Amino acid sequence: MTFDNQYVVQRIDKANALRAAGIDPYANHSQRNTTIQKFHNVNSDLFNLEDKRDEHRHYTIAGRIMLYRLMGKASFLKIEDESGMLQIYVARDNLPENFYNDVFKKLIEVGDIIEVSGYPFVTQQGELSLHVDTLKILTKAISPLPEKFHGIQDKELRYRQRYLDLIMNSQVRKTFQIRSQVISLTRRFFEDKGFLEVETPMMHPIAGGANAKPFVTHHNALGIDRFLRIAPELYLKRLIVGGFEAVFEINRNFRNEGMDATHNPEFTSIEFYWAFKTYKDLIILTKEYFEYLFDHLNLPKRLPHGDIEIDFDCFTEIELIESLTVIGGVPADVVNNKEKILDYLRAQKLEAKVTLNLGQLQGELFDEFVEAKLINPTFITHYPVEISPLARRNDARPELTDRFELFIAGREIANAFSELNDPLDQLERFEGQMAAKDSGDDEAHEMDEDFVTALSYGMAPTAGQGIGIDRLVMMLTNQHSIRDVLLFPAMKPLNPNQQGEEE
RNA sequence: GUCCCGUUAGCUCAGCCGGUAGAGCAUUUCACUUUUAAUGAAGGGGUCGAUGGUUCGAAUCCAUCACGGGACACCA
Repeated sequence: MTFDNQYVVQRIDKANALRAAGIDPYANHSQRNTTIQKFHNVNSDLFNLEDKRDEHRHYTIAGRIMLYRLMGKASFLKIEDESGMLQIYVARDNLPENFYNDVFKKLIEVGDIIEVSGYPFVTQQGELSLHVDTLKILTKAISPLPEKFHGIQDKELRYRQRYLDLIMNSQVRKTFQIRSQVISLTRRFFEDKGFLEVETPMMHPIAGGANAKPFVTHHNALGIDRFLRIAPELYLKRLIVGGFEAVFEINRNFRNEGMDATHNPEFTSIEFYWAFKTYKDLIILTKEYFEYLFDHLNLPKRLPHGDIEIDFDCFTEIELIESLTVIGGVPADVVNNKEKILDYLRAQKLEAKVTLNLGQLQGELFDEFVEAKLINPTFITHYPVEISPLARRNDARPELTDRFELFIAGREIANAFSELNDPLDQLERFEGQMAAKDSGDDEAHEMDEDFVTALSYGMAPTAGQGIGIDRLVMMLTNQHSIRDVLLFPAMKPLNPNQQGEEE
């Protein structure tokens, strides 16, 4: 790469001029002794003083110059550190001889990271500021920042150069702070419940635990392909077989599918498995989990999400088949009859594959008529067995499973069920998936014989759940694209020559 | 994968009935010691996403491609 842009060249010249003046433009340490937020907190009493200043207090603060107002022999600058923004007042006569004119005015500019020392005072306009007596450059920025007022708007630039987005937009930093808190709180919530955090393989010989296309990678020494995991489910259940009674894993899954506002090739989920429990216990646990999150995040229970509002005090529960009529408005005599569902879908001018079985068609009806209407948190329970290859059958109604999914703002947030632990039933369902795969469904589950073997040693009755962390953070931060809750969302390469074109 | 929209200076954006590129901020020079997107004056800065076509002439019209955004499809 080259740094030949006119502004960059100018700034490199300034860095060299600093060196020529005996100043290292990349200092190797800082004497900072407080943060900007602490400065504001500690000195807020100055507003009540007679002369609104205290020359006996002295602070050293570091930050990036975000704004520069030069007025001859004095200047006001805004510098920003992680904790906040501070105005500093720099006047010629408070600095060493010639420093203001020769170094400060000529060689230091917006984007540079500086360290300043001085005493606190309140300006005539009523802003708590730092009266600077010492100024030192810590880091010279040789690329100019985006425009001070509009910042950086171009979404492509924001995602590709997230650091610029973070520098220019404190709200973006806030979103990712919340994301970090969510993950931290999630971990603490499950640990407090006695769950053990585990790490299972990311590279799988068989990509199992979900219906999805995997990424393929290659192990050179063994000469074999591996799949980046699409779900940790089958490994976590092996651990339940092994005797751990409550385990969770927070980590990435990888799915080789399309990208859009709710799908990134790698995404973060928590999956947890709890022995001697059922999906009903998980509904209770999930409600507790949300209570816990809202308490500790200090968020109101009613959150805006675009044009709508989500009420997190209003969790409801309804069976899938019932939701088709009650919420979806599908006639009651249609929902349990394959032919009538096909007719109904056709009547709505929707494509209906004749090859689908009843359970799959009910899933279609749900996706079409119910899902988008589930704004407040809703547990949809008792999924048909045909679309739940890993869930335990309901004792009374074996065509259904002891399963739920949680929907918020029309989106799936969590998927949970009482786990299937009958090894022979599991084997049959894998075989069913194999048949589906043979007949063209390339996202049907792979047979995992080792997993069936594990089950054959006996897995305690267990309930398991997965929660999509990215989508959860979207709900909590009022973001509508998964890219806005991922620090570095997947992007196509800018220069197609960088990535080999096989064709 | 389909459709729609976008891509112009470092950034934010105008310009688009075809006549060879503009503003604000930033930058450079000058003035200015309490400003709040500071202000005033002067200057520099562009392969108008890429390639091809139409035309005397293309940022502007057409085609293809790339990247991004949105919708749909697919997908839990």
